[in-house]
Amino acid sequence: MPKIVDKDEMRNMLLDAAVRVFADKGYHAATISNVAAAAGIAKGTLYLYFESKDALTVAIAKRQFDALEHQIMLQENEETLDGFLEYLRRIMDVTDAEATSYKVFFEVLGPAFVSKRFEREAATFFDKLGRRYANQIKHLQKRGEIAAGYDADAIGRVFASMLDGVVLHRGLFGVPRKRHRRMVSQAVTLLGAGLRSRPLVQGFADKPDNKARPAGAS
Amino acid sequence: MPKIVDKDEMRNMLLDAAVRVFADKGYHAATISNVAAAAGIAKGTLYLYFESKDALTVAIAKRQFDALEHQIMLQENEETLDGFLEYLRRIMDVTDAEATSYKVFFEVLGPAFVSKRFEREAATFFDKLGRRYANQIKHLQKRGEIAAGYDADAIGRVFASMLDGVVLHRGLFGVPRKRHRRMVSQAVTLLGAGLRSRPLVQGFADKPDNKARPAGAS
DNA sequence: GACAATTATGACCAAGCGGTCATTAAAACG
DNA sequence: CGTTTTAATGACCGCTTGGTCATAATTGTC
Repeated sequence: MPKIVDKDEMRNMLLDAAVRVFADKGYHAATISNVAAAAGIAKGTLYLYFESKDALTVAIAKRQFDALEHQIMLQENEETLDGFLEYLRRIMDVTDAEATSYKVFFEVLGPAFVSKRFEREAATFFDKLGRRYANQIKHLQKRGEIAAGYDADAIGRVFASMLDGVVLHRGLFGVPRKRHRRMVSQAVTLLGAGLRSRPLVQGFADKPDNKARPAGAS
Repeated sequence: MPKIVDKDEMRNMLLDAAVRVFADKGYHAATISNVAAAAGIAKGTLYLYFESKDALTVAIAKRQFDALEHQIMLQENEETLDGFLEYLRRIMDVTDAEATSYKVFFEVLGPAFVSKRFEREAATFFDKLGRRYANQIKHLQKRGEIAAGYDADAIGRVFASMLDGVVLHRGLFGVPRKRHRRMVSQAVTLLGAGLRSRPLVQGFADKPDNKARPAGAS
């Protein structure tokens, strides 16, 4: 008898609209009314799907994280260094649209970092990401494609941070795509050359029987 | 005859107060009145020194970036790759206190990125930083310490982004110093190995007159 | 102390916000 | 159809905020 609406679909549509508005006006300046208007509905309707602006924000962050996790984490290990490098290139070579979305994410997440819960979530994500890279690197070390001397766990985390830096800067500072591509190309070359070579020992003894403990969370 | 105030000093004092308040309550939640109260003056007085909240924010950013600029930019080029690597290590190996300060900076000013003026300020800083690295790299290329095939300008920017990523993550996610040090050590090794080696051509034509010496690598 | 120029004040305001709710519209069913 | 349940609406409210300004306080100089 009743009118029926696909709530999940609606919520997603609203999140899309919200991201658009946030990107356009900035999180601060964007109002609930703006979001509703962008979605083509009335303000009151929006409140049927999200109880507050904060809930809307959290939902955006959560969706973004989940998407990233899906996109990045659930991927097979590459079998060659070149394959891995190509993968890195894809990760770093974000489109303009993606860059915008990262910027919004940053802006939205900034204040959210005040909450320990958010900090944890983000930290966990990057921790997982770092471990995933570590895993990939170990795999290639076994295959002899990457110098065995590297501490894969540490390098994995380093990759996670570094790639994030590159992607974030592209989004935050609106680096033109063309210039960015050159940067990515050079970065990939640099990292590839570094991984291939036998690293010089640097004060830290790289024990061959590296037990690869992720060192756990606090 | 008149009452006289050192305006610069006053402005600095107000910026200090603002940073404290922003860090405490978050940028969004912090009001001009809060800042004034924290500084022990009336709201109206604050407006004698900063025309708006936005101006206050930009001033904070500018002061911070200027300080960083002084610290980082006005440094002589290193004459050897090892010297440069040691420099990179110092940059990345931030203390706990510095890490906290970075975190606050992120938390507080993330949302401030809506302000185009702020964005410009930040972008300009990292642009300068990228150029500084590019300069350093060119220098070492001339001396044959870094493979000539690299596009120094692009690599310089890449370094700026990557190092920022590493430092930011340390601050944001509270990476323990010990683990961070291992990461830095590995990162330096990786980057060093990458810079030293002759990069493999990647679709970009490298000029054949590659003067790079292996410089110690096998 | 009297003056003049500068600096400080905080009550005040308009604007705009997030959020509510009584009312209306829509649509699935018999 | 008419009925019934859900969905949609937007005027409205209370409250906070950034920002103003007429007034008061301060202080160097004579």
